[in-house]
Amino acid sequence: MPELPEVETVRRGLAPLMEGHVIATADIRRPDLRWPLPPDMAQRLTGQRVLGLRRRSKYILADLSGGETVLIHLGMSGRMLIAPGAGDGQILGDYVHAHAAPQTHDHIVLTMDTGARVTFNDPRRFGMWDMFPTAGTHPLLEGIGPEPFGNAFSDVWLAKRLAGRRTPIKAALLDQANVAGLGNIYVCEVLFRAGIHPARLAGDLDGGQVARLVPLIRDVLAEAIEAGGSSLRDYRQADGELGYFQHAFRVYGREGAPCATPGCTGTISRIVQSGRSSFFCAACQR
DNA sequence: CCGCGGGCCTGCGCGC
DNA sequence: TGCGCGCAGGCCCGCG
Repeated sequence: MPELPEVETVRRGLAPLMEGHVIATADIRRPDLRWPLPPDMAQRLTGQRVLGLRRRSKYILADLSGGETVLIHLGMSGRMLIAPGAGDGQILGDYVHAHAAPQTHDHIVLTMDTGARVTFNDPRRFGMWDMFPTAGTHPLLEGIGPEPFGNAFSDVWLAKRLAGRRTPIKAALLDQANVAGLGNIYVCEVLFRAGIHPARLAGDLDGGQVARLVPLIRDVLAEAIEAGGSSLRDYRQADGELGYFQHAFRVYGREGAPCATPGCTGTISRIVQSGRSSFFCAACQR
């Protein structure tokens, strides 16, 4: 799924259709995704005004007028398909679909009072939807580390989190407790820019390397958000166009390609760490 | 406590 | 053409 930039892109795409509008109907088309859905979710959604859409890590949070918040995770293959309603005019976001009968893997369909329709489609069903009191918290959100663009994410924080860790830096940056929102693609891209081999042990990085990671993480994520989120085959914009940032990947999915570093004659390698592919240049990542 | 591997699902592209 | 295999952007959980 989607990593932080893609989730943020979806949030921005949903906001004009949902914020300030009432959920007229909620069609829950199966009892579970990765986890069971609240059995009374349809009733709890129906008639609620969406006060705002937030993002925390890779979760979208929809605050409802009745005091509950909807927690949404897109998993690996989740998509939000959008059909605009009356008065929505030109929709800013992507993923605009015409109204149509539910398709295979359309699991949740929200119809707004404007007639706009938001359909959650997730073939692999690793996605999650749940509800919790807005004033409270949710177990899935506890333990998530600082947002990468927030002040709490700093070289001091990261150094403290990585100190003494005998796990590869690749795994440490994928750990949402250390920094929220990075996934396999963007960790590969960050480590490439940092010149750090993905198998290096997190606790072995020196202070300068850790400090440089912080702005590089922000750069990579900001560039991807700017590009509208990358979209791979599970994450296609509705008109079939692919996102831009994927064309800016320097290592991810580029095994065998020449390294993009000026003057470097290396080629991109792929290794498997904890069952996940890591792409890197062995010549300039140490 | 920490690190690793399995499991959850479906779909797609590849090699035979 | 058909089939089996490996692979896919995430995350929780149990094991050692």
